[in-house]
Amino acid sequence: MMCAEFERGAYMPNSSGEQVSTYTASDFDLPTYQNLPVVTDDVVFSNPSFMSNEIEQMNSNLNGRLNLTDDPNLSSIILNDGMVLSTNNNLVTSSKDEFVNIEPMARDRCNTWPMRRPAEMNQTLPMSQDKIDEEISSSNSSLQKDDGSLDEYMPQHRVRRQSLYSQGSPESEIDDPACKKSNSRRNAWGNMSYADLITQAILSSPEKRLTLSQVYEWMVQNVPYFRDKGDSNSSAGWKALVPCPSHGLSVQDAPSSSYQSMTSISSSMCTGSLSHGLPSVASLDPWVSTSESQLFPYGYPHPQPSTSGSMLQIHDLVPPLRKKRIRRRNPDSIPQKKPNPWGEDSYSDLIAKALESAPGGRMKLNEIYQWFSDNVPYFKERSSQEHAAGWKNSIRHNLSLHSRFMRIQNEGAGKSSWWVINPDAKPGRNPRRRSATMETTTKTILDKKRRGVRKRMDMVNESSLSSLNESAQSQRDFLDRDEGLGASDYEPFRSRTQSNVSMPGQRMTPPMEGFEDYKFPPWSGQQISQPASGATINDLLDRTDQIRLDTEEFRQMRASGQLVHPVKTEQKNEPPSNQQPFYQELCVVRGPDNLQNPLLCNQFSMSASSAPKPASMQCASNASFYPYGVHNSQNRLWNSTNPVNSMALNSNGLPIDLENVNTFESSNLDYDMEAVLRHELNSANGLSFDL
DNA sequence: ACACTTGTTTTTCGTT
DNA sequence: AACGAAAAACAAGTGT
Repeated sequence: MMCAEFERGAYMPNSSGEQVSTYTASDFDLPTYQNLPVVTDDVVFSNPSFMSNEIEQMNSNLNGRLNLTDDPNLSSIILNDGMVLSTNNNLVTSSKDEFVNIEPMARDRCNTWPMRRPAEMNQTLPMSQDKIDEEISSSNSSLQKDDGSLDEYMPQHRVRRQSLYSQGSPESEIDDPACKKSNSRRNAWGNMSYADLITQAILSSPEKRLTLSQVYEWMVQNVPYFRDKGDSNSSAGWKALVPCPSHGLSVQDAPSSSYQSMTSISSSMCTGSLSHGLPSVASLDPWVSTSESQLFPYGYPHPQPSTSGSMLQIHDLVPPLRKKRIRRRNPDSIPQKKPNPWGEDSYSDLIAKALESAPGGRMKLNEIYQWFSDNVPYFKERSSQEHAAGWKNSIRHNLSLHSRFMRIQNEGAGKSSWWVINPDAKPGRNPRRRSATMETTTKTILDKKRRGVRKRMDMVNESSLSSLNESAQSQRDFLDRDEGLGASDYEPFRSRTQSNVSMPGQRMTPPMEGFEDYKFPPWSGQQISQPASGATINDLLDRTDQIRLDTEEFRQMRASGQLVHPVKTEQKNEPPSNQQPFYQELCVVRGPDNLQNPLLCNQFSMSASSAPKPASMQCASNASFYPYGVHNSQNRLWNSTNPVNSMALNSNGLPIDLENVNTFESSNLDYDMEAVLRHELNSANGLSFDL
């Protein structure tokens, strides 16, 4: 019988047929392996390689008596209940039929939940009490017929199972009720439904009632599958499923647990301490009516003998009022929430703190990693290569995602970039560089911008541009046509190739020659009037969130047929050559006499450098003005010796980044506006014509 | 060639 | 809707 403390086990005979050894459960270092079979059973779904690690660790706890590495023929461990722990194929199975064909399931891309709910779940949930009983009965019978035969559970069954999920003819098997019933489990933790588990949780409490948080904790403590999913994120999925009637947990679905019980739980605010008042495993009431092996065939805690418990009856539970959940917050109380396992700070908050603490306010990626490990215990405990991959990935993700952070190219060969806090970032939240999902957000953004642009266009045309009505109408026509275009026509998100940091085949931004020792001022808390750091032109250029069309300029431009200053300019005078540029000064290199999109700048410099340069256009960039990399000889960008290249202007004075690159000759307002629109749709933030 | 690091982007799910 | 976490795909560069 499988239970928390499996009494005895035996090593599987090796290939020579000799019995290697025997052991007792006391050899295991409890409680880590108290529920080993179940734990590893879970692992089968999520990470097959973990099985070997578990066993290796277990072996370590056995003082090396289980020498897996030196005995490749040692294929399995048999527990006395028939559970088989296979070490050579990472398969964990048991004598029970339902274990036979468990197979690691392929996960869809970005599927963060470890296993897709089996298709049959939709049919089995809601599950009636009859079905629960049937399941329990079936489970029990399968247990009883355990004969300990190993061959039955070894790889040949896996092959058979594979056909179920692979290219074979799954329909025949899937449609076979017998096949389903005998060969699969409903859930990763077993055949018990959420309703069943909740029922047992409630029954386990002395008062036959639990708060939702107590149910959560019970699940974590008593169902090994959830044991490592108790943190806020890992538990999000199953916690959402637990109390929700819409997931098939309803009165008629699971009378023993009952919708009432669950809504009762749901109505209880999760404000209490998780551990407060929760019955411990040791104090759990027994499962009346069924044995623990029936309810927890995979190693659930062994309940103590019943003394006073009785099966919870549906009528024992008082149906709660279904009212809207109200979050009450005591303004005087200090928030105790800990949204993440490491504390209240988000990744971006921690990154910001790291950067703020760094000398010069800059850090390389690996330094940020190190800061996390050094300063946050949670990450320190997970600083091994194996365990750090996830949060390091998240750090990189956050650095790239948030406009709060800014990357400055480190020009040393092979050196990673400097990361600094974007001085443009406002206190508090800042917009993401990109939206969450293309599908869900793109259309909304496009629609908003189009509406706004159209409105502004109408205003322009009605107020002062009567001579350009025809062109404006063209713009409206363009916009109307645009309605039918897909997102790809505008690419409001930075494509990889348009990124300012990762251009294919060229990760180099302008070098910082001569400025390696420049002292980066701390960014935190500074206003944008602070002196610029070593931000490179490309970094600065990409801040397209300041675009604003000056009304008078814009009108003049339009009146003259040239959209000379479509970008916000603050008409700064060129600073003294020996003065550190101010950040805003660097920002305005995107103005009419500079580029906004470094990629396009690059394009221009390489493919359109022959474009005539208006004599009136003065290059604001020179080595003294942009000491942090404006003189990129490699890319020939911002080369002070070649002002033509530094002029991101088409023949009509239109900034190239606002122009479709192949329309240099055009001075048509239609093109101008189209370019503006396109640019805006490519920019991260909203369009502001300020008309 | 391969492993690893760095960086970008997308997706999913849960929370606010 | 925006945000955050987690996971993942992918690309490019570097080191061995």
